[in-house]
Amino acid sequence: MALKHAVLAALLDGEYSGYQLAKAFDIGVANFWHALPQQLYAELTGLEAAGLVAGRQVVQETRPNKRLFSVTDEGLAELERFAAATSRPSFIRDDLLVKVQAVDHIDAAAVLAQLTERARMAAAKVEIFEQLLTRLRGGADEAEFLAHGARIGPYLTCLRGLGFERETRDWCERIAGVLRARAEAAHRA
Amino acid sequence: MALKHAVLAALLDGEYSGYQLAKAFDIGVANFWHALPQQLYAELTGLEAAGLVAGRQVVQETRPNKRLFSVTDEGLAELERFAAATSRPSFIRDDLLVKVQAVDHIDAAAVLAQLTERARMAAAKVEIFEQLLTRLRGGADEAEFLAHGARIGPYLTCLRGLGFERETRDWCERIAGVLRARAEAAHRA
DNA sequence: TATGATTAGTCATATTCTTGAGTATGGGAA
DNA sequence: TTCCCATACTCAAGAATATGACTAATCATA
Repeated sequence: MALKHAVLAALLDGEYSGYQLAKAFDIGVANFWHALPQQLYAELTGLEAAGLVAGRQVVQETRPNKRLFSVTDEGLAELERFAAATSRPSFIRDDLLVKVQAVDHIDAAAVLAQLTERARMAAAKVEIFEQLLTRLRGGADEAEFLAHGARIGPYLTCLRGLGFERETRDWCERIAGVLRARAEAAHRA
Repeated sequence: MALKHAVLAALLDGEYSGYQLAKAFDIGVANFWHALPQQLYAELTGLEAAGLVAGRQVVQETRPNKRLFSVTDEGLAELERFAAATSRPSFIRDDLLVKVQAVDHIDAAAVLAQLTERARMAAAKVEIFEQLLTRLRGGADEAEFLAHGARIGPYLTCLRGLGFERETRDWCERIAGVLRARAEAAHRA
């Protein structure tokens, strides 16, 4: 019951096609959730059948036709119910952590390489999020925007994404440093 | 192919029963992965069938008998292969973010309550991780431990957990503050 | 002396997420 | 002009994860 509400929340900012949603939910931004196109199309079909979103056909000349979806009143009510219900905390679930956990028993060089690469990816995401935040607040001061902005939800989730990626980057860099120092020490000995 | 390697990594520190693993993987610590008991028992059965872990029966008098598992050489080789393969980055996937994303369109008070509660939970986890870190480095200085400790993997993943929970706590508190200020401003108006 | 918690598991089902393959059209670059 | 990329979407199958209901014994506590 999770992707369902993520889709509803994403559609609050306007009409989107499955394809457009897919791009937002796929690698790149993925502000507050992540999903593959196939899931999204399936989810949209289900949501429409349940009356939580409404789709309308848009005929295009140069491109294939598309269907744009928007949240219905029932969809909004469903989101309201969802928001009122308690949800249990999320956990970290990352292959890289498993590798680091095992690092004393396996080839540390392989783990080190992946930490370096992941730090790079996280740093790239940090930049993307920072640009997105600037765009979302439309030149305004952050405190001012958060106090009086009309639509702050996406900004707030973006802040979480930024914090997460910064943490990931810093941790990867720090652990990589530790592993490098140990490798050098072992080499000298 | 994810939980499999998490279980192998967890068993590197000694023999554990499914029950003991379940406690470590369930709420509480969940250093680097999270899973329910049923999953773990199933996974252990599969790993044993594949020869990646070995189980031995321990007969107990006051408690039900248990089976303790340890990683075999083949299991270690499998972990090695896993560590060498690249794995794509992890995403945040959290119901609370979905609620925050929708906060401008739904009852902000409900979201605020959940942010407060989540901040409390994250703060509790921060304390647990801090205590665990102190225990893991056995009184030694952190830099000293990371440079020369024999088993640093669990410490490093614990650091990630700590950073994640701190970020979660800080973000929840900050966003809660923003929502409270907006609610007050709306009330005055 | 019931009651519930803890230890130690199993079984079945349901949902969710991922993987892989396809359909069809138009636009731009080599 | 061939090939790849972007738009726009569908179908099928599998792996991973979550939910809920069980068994069975001991231990602590009210």
